[in-house]
Amino acid sequence: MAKRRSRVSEAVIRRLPKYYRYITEMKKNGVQRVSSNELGQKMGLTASQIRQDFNCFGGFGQQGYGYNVPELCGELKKIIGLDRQYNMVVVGAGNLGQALANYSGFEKEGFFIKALFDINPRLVGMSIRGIDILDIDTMKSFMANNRIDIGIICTPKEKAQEVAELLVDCGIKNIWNFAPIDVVLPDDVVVENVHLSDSLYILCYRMANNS
Amino acid sequence: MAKRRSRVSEAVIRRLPKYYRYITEMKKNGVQRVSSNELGQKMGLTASQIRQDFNCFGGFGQQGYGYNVPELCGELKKIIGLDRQYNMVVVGAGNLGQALANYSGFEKEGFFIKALFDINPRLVGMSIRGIDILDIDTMKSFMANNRIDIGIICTPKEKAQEVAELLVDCGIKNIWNFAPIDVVLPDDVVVENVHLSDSLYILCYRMANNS
DNA sequence: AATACCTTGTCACATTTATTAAAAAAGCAA
DNA sequence: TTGCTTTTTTAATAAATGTGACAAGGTATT
Repeated sequence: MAKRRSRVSEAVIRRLPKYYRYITEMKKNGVQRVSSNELGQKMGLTASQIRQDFNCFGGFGQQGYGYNVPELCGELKKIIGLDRQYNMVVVGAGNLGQALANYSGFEKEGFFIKALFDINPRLVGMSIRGIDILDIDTMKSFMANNRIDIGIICTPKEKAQEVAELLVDCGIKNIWNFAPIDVVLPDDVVVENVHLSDSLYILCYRMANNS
Repeated sequence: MAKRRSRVSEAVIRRLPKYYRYITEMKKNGVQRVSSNELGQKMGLTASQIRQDFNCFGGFGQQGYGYNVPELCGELKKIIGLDRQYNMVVVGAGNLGQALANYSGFEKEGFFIKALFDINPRLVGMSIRGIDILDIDTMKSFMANNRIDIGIICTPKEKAQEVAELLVDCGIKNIWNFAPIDVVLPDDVVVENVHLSDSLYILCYRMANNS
């Protein structure tokens, strides 16, 4: 049970959410136990990869039995960091920013959007599902009075770098970036990108080279 | 110049959109030439990796000179498949589906949303930026009369598999899936996933393990 | 035209990631 | 309890991916 995540590879980290999705689903369906073999079949991975992955975090399986689904689910939750609440702000209250604010699904997972910020006076003052759209100039004072964990960038790409720096300036260390550029920030800031167009391009490539 | 993409690795494919982003930007700024070294510095990759990647597609650089930016841009465009137009439909006209329809940026790249489909009678009949929201029951006849290349799934996860099968049934071979599950489809169907929650979970993991 | 300087393409090597195989521990049934 | 099966662990091997080095062939300058 001792966690020895001395060095967890990138590849494993990218698979963690997928494990969590499948195990959560199984738990919801009342499944009590699962073997690496069975899980591998469902997920399209080899059993050995699954065992090796879980072992990075200290092996919570039992020989001759497999993995206890509720227990595994809890472990994954802790490993990923879903055993707490996160407060977030969205910068850029355009289509995407509004869609994120309108989506209530994240709240069930412990993610709360506390405010949206925009520069457009037509948007400032409005609210979405009770979440206020504030003037971006008020960000610093807002941040001083609210413990915010994550800044979400939903601006056009021209503004993204500037906004990212502003967020960091306000003390934000974790950024979820939807703008189609790679923002450059200090090393201690964690940036996770969602590059929609990149994803669409990859689809195109495969479309053309799908032999 | 001869293309010998006998075997292009996954890793290279995932980097293609990023190359395209950076080279397009440089072209827009009037840059004429770039060396692998210079590009590597900008992109945070080694020069050697860039040369090797481009070589997968037949090496369009010139010794002593580097890469011609406009030419490279054109080549990347062709490689990814952005030298043509794509017609798309969105299934699920909720927050995300509407946001995609409202976003005009994709059109500049040759991606056109031709219709949205939903099951909700309150939404059916409405239109977004001139794009109609149609009843999902009319999909089959719509598809028969319109050449659609890509189906975009923006439904809740419960409906995603069903909708994916419907799309395939209508002849769609390429799916951009925003629902947080892995849809299971025939091998000849290309599926590209955008799992927002996965991305957020990865951010959380790094947040907790950012030493 | 000759020389010095760059920069690609390519290959060998290093690192990372995944798979196979063997060993140990626990369950299960008689 | 005993023996057999299941299944994880751990180690060893293989495959994929990334890096470093260098020769060949251009460019730029004088």
